[in-house]
Formats: sequence, structure tokens, C-alpha cells
Amino acid sequence: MKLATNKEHIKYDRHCLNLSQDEIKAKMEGEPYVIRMKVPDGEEVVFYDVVRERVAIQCDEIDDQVLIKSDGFPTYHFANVVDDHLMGITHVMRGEEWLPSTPKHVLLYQFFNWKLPKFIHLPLLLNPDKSKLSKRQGDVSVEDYLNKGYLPETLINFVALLGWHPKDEKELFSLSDLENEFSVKRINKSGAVFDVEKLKWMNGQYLKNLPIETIMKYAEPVFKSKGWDTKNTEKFKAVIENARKRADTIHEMIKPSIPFYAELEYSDEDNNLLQNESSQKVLTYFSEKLTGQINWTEAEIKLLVNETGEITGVKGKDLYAPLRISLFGEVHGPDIPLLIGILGIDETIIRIQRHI
RNA sequence: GGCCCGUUCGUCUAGUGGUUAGGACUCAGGAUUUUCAUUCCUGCAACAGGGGUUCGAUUCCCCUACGGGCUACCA
Repeated sequence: MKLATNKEHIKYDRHCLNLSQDEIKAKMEGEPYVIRMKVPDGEEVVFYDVVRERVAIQCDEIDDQVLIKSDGFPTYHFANVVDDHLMGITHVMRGEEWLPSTPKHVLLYQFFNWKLPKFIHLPLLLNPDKSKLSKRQGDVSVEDYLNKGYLPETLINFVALLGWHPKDEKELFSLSDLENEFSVKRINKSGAVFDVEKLKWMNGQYLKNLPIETIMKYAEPVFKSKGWDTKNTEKFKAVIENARKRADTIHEMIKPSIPFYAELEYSDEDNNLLQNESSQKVLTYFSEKLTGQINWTEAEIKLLVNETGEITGVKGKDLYAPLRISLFGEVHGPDIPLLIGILGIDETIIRIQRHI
């Protein structure tokens, strides 16, 4: 594998620099050629990066960079500098991997006698093993995370905090917060590992604290793709309100919402529990009482649950489990009054009576 | 190999020539909640190593180690 046994820096040998004008003309007629930048000998290129301050490199370390390729197109190094100058670019913010080639760009600005932009080299985003963030070790693009149910608000906030920190200990920043508080002065130098766990936490925070309408907007296409009908806005809103606090991503909101949009499935264990004597007493009393009144407030339902317990003599888990399983399909879930509020009285009665 | 950049809890980070080295995520324990979730409280956990400079270094300088980036007629 070790092809280059010599440890010297491998550079273009400037073979063609000594050609006569005639020779150059002749070669250009018949042979493919490139145009290179002649880097001065023995000098030092110095520039000031906003993050790293003074950066200096010996010209002897810099190869005579190709500016125009043999296909006639400019290389990035050349096009980049020309473009930026023509567009009046004042600040060049890019990843740290560009730092080593910046002297080439600085030289070009000097050759053209153009005003140097400010360079701001940002620390790299890293994989868990600290290598440069790469496709091979997971998702790297914003789209990947958007598709996984992370919110744009989260992504902006999270990435801003990778390599930058405000003066205080605030962590949740809206875009307009960032406009006010972000400063290149507080960008730090070392690369940052992209920690998905913390991303999840932050997304959960946004899920819980953004206006409900915003969450509904993001969730709607995802819920629709499950074939669920979200037209009943009031119900959809209540479902989202319930799901948002038990999820860290839009996709995680699906699971706690299933019982509100899909047919319930019961395990043998659930059916056994629902059929036992105390469960039957609870379900019967509760549904009969429920049927006898049209409008129920959550407070009234709470009272009815208590009353059911008192009348039937069933309490604790034996009281709540049959109700929750028949209505929700699981022992764990939202408060029963809230659950019934979302389901509606009619659907509640239907679901309970199926098991009596 | 060469050149460049970096190094505070596992991770993201604050910070100072003299601090109990602070916060957040994760994890553990607890409180609230009929359950789950939420929320709250408490706890675990770090200045890479060695030399200097200094009354005193995590902080300033040097070296080493380690990590990363770049080394294309890619960007």
C-alpha cells in the first residue's frame, strides 16, 4: 500500500514553467493542458480566521494549484474565489475541513488584488467515534431527520448549539432568539459529536411546548399516511395534545394515538381480565350510568368512576384496568376522563358494551 | 509520511492565575400522578500526561500522547 516511500511533500515539479513561448504554443495546439497558480517560493501566507485567529502556512507546503482543468472548467478553488469576489461576499463561513486549502484562496485574492473576506471556519460535526460526520455511520442530511419526525425548529436549535454557546445557560432557542443572540465570537474550536439522544430530548421539548396548531400541522400528513381521518379537528387536536407529551418525535406520536383511530385488538389475557366477575360489575355499572345522561364533563366522569368503585366495591387496579383496557386496549394510558373526552360518550359506550 | 487544527463529566458545553470546576442530555434514586407519560427534586460523573513560569496553575508557555482534518485536473 505504501507507494510513496519518500516522505517529502509531493508537488508539481514545474516542468512546463521553463518552456519557451514557442514550445508552449505548440503544445497547446495538440496536447491537453491545465493552468496552474504559481505559488511564490519561500514566503509565508498569513490570514486571520475569526475562530482560530492567526493562521500561517509556508508557501513551500502549497502545491501549484490547478485553476483550469484540462476540460476547460475551473476547479473549485478558482471558481470559489472569483464567484465570491463577483458576488461581493464579505464572510466565508464553512467547515474546518477547508482550513488547509484557505491559503490557496488567500493567495488568489492577493494576486487579483481583491479585498479578502472574513474567514470563519466552523468546527466539524462528528460521528460518535469522532470522525467527520458521514453517511456510513447514520443520517447526515437535514432531510433524513425531518423524515424521521424531527421538527425544523429542533434541528436549527440543536445544530446552533453544536460549536456555539450563549453567554448564559439557556438552551432552547427559537430562530429569532438566535438572530438576536448568535455571535461568531462565541464559536468554539473543537469538533462536536452529534448526540442523537439529546436531539430526541430537545425535539420532545418542542413537541410539548410549541403551539398545538403547529404540532397538528406537522403531524397531519403523518397521521393521514396511516389512513387515519383527521378531519374532525376537535378530536385530532385532543389526540395530538395527548400524544405530544408521550413522544419525542412526530412518529412516536402514532403509537399513543392508535386507540383513537384504529380498531382495538385484545390479547387473551385482556379478554380474561375483562370477563372476570369484578370487571363485569364495573363495566356494567359504569356503562349503564353513562347511558343515562347526555352531556358529561371530565369532572363528572371522574366522580362517576369513583362512584362505580364505591357501589361495586371494586377498587385500585381492578377498577381502572377493565375500564382502560376496554376503552383503550391497554392498561397504561391517559386519564380515564380525558380518554372518554376524546372518544366521545357514544364510542365509549360501544367499546364497553362489547365486553359485557 | 508531511502540513494544519484540536483536547473540561460517556456526550454537548460554561468557566477562572486562588471556584465545593457550573449547566444540559443520558443513567440511578425519590416526590407528585389510580396507571403510563409529563413535571419536579437528589445523586453519579471531567480539567489527557510531563515539564516549566508563578506564592499559586484546569487557566500562560514548551514537549509528548491522543483525536480529527487536509494532502486530486472532488468539493
